Amino acid sequence: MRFSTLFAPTLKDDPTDAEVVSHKLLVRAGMIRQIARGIYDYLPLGLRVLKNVENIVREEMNRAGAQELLLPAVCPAELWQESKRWDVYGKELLRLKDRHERDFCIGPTHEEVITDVVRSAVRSYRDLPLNLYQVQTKFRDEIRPRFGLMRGREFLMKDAYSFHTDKADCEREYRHMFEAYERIFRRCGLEFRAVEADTGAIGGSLSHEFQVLADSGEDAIAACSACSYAANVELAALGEPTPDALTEEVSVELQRVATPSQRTVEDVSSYLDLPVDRFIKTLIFEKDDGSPVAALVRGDQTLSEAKLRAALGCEWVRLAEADTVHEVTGASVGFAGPVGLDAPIVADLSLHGIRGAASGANSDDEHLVGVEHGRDFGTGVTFADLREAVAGDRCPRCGEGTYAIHRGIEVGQVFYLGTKYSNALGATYLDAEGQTKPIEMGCYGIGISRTMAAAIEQSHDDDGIIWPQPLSPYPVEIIPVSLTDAAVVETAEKLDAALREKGHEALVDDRDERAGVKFKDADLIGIPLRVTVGKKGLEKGIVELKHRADGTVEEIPIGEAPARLVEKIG
RNA sequence: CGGGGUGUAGCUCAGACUGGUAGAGCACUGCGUUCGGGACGCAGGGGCCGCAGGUUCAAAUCCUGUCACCCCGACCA
Repeated sequence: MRFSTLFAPTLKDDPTDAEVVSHKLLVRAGMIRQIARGIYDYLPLGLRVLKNVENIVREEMNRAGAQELLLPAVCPAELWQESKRWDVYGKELLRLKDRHERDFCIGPTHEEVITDVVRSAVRSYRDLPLNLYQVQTKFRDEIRPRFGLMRGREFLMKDAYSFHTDKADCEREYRHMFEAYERIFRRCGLEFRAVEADTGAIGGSLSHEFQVLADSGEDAIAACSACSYAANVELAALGEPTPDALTEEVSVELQRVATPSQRTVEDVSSYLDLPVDRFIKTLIFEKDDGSPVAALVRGDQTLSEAKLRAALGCEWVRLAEADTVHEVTGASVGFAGPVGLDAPIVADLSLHGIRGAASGANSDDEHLVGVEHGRDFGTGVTFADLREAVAGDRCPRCGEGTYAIHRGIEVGQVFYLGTKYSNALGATYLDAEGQTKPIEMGCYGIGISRTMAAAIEQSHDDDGIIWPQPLSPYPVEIIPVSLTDAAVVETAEKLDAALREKGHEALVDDRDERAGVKFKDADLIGIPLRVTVGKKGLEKGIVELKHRADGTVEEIPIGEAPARLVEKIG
């Protein structure tokens, strides 16, 4: 490809509407343009990267025995009404009407549509198992799209769905897909962790997320230093707390103290001059059945809603509104506490046996100090693992390592769905005994466009993108330093032709620009291998090979260049 | 949806408080010089100042409304 004809409008300045580095660099490198919030144009260079990710995913899915199909982006409402998600999904689902006023939506995910195809075609256990996937543009009308391609509204996704006669076979396929995903992200040249995950709104009971490690990631992952266990901090298991100063604290008298307008743990902590870990944080939640529940964690801990849901065994919980809080506690938000509270209480394990603690007094502008579990509260309290994991927590799986916290970008997720959708939509098969049974399902997603952005978040420097070789829009960039030197131009062209003959298309910067401009654009665009052809080198019979990642330069005899490059491209 | 911010040339931004009819740098076009890390000179082209109302002799500037985009929050593969 000749740069002189390439449509790659590079920019010197960061666009004002971009915040994260992948968004800035993709726009500056002329790979994408924003056309509306969360919606982007893919320009030629960007599309090549996207296709590289897509092709790796496709090859590995096919290798794993899945079959590609393509479902419609615009889906009839009926299927969504059947699964109840027409009502449950909310505003994130983009709805539209056709000319006959019939309801449709733009598919944000395709469980309903694929289940419809399968229920209409699969009759017998002999037709199973099946694994069907597609690569398709999805639309989710996010409340707040941000971070460029990392959380767009329109995005490219690979979604696969598998269908089985029983749970055991579905779990087999789940593991099979898990391994395929490991191959995919390894082939993309990404540093990632597969972590245990919450199953969220899609439902099901077993799930792993594939997280690309990057400091800018939205998710926090706890990974054990000794074993292979890793999980989202919201879910990372925590064992019984070791006895510490808080439970060995001597018993003191319960006292009511005035704390005017001191609502947050930090406020009260500094007002009373007590460390935050001596506080019992009391959060009032509303459950899916509408009833209130109080959740307790220590002042220095963060409550995990996912763990709370699991402890309560309910579909969802949400923080109660101010008037509900007032009804339950008799006080404004900020003064709740477990003592004398007339509501079910779930407390984190670390609060078991706590003494000399502080909490809200269920009365405006008042807190309690000297609070003691067992003496002052405890009846009707259940204890559970409720808090998010933090660095240094002991891993209960192996009992040896401790957690380190990494930031991650979720690029893929695998779910065991069970019969949630097959039951809702009546997808059944006849078993060998002629009995009608619901089909067991799994689903497996990869954010293709998000993976492209995650690669940049993980791999860039002040000068621009550093693509992993497998994702790079071109494997090599060739820069003839001067266009007026016939030998330089000819050498560059011959090298380009030699590479083409070996099946690799290089990007040749044949623009009539000064060398500095070409070097700057090359760094920005981030092709991992750069060959500089210049007069000085030719006099020595060499071209220079510069590695984008570490800046190292090798001098290569002209004749050896094609072979050496092919070797490095791999 | 709540809070905050920004809309002026392709890009990054001045100008607004104090109303008088549009600017800079980069990019672009032409000529010349230059040519291995974003060159220089000269000469050019390009904007209904987001949109719609209003005030005024006069509005980018003041007022009202509206739309778009960005950030924080709630929410979320």
